[in-house]
Amino acid sequence: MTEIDTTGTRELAKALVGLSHHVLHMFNDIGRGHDLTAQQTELVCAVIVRDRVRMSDLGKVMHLEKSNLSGLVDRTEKRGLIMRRRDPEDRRVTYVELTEEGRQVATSTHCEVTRRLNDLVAQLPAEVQLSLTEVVEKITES
Amino acid sequence: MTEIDTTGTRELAKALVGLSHHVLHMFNDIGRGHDLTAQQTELVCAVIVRDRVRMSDLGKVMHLEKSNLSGLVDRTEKRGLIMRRRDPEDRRVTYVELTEEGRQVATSTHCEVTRRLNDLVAQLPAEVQLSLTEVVEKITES
DNA sequence: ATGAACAGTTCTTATCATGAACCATAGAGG
DNA sequence: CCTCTATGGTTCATGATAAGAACTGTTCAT
Repeated sequence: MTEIDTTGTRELAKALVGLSHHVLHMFNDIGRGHDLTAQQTELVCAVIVRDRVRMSDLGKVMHLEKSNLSGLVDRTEKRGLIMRRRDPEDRRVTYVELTEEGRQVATSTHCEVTRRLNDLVAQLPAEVQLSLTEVVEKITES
Repeated sequence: MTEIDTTGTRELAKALVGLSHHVLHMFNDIGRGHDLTAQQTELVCAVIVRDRVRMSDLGKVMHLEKSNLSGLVDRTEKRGLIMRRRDPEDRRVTYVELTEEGRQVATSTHCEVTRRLNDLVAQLPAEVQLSLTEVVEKITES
């Protein structure tokens, strides 16, 4: 690995870490308007784009331990935004669904999230925009 | 905004959020080997690529409130990895520096971080790789 | 039936997040 | 030389998050 390579790698690392903070911090900003924490905000967004989700899948999406997720769902349920529903087919699994209020909040926040991400990538050249999703998915799926 | 646009935006949002989790979770994985939390790991990495840093700059880089950063620096200092040093020119500011042990840990973890990020982007076509840093920086700097 | 695997919960401990109040220092202007 | 204001950090209190271990129920294959 040459000097130039190292430097480039270091800059890429800085950039990617900065971007990641930027993206996840959005949930903070956006949630604040609804008096939600970042995690609660991401939770309702994750649910609304999937309609209803298993706890275990939520854990994977949000990178949370199951014990941790239990607490988050507790707090968000107490806030009246979501509810748990047992799967009658397999009574071990529980689905998370939005309440009516939860749906409203989630619609608003998720809309804001996608709007901001859109604004972010809007600065990029058109052909890069088109391939960006694919590129990012490819990066992540490993 | 058309239907197709909306769908594309939604997928992009999922992808970017997934990538961000992936990137920041790295600090978790890598830190675990050294019995460090994700934040402590990112802290020492942030210091080693900048040699010494003001508290206030660290807060910006890591998206932390100053009170929060104070605690993190406390804990990491207690672990023996960093130390604070007052700026004699302006006695309000304090710089964070690595101890000898901190430098070793930071070198190892930072190397691992860049290696993993490199592996991530290695899957991408060459011309995308070349422009990626620039693209990501442009996305973030707004 | 029995036992292994799975999905969630609960508990404990340390860490992190946030805002408000606070302290010390620096840099004006009068 | 004094205020006044701004700045950089710390401290404190409270709630939220992280991680692991032990536990409850449920399913499924012997």
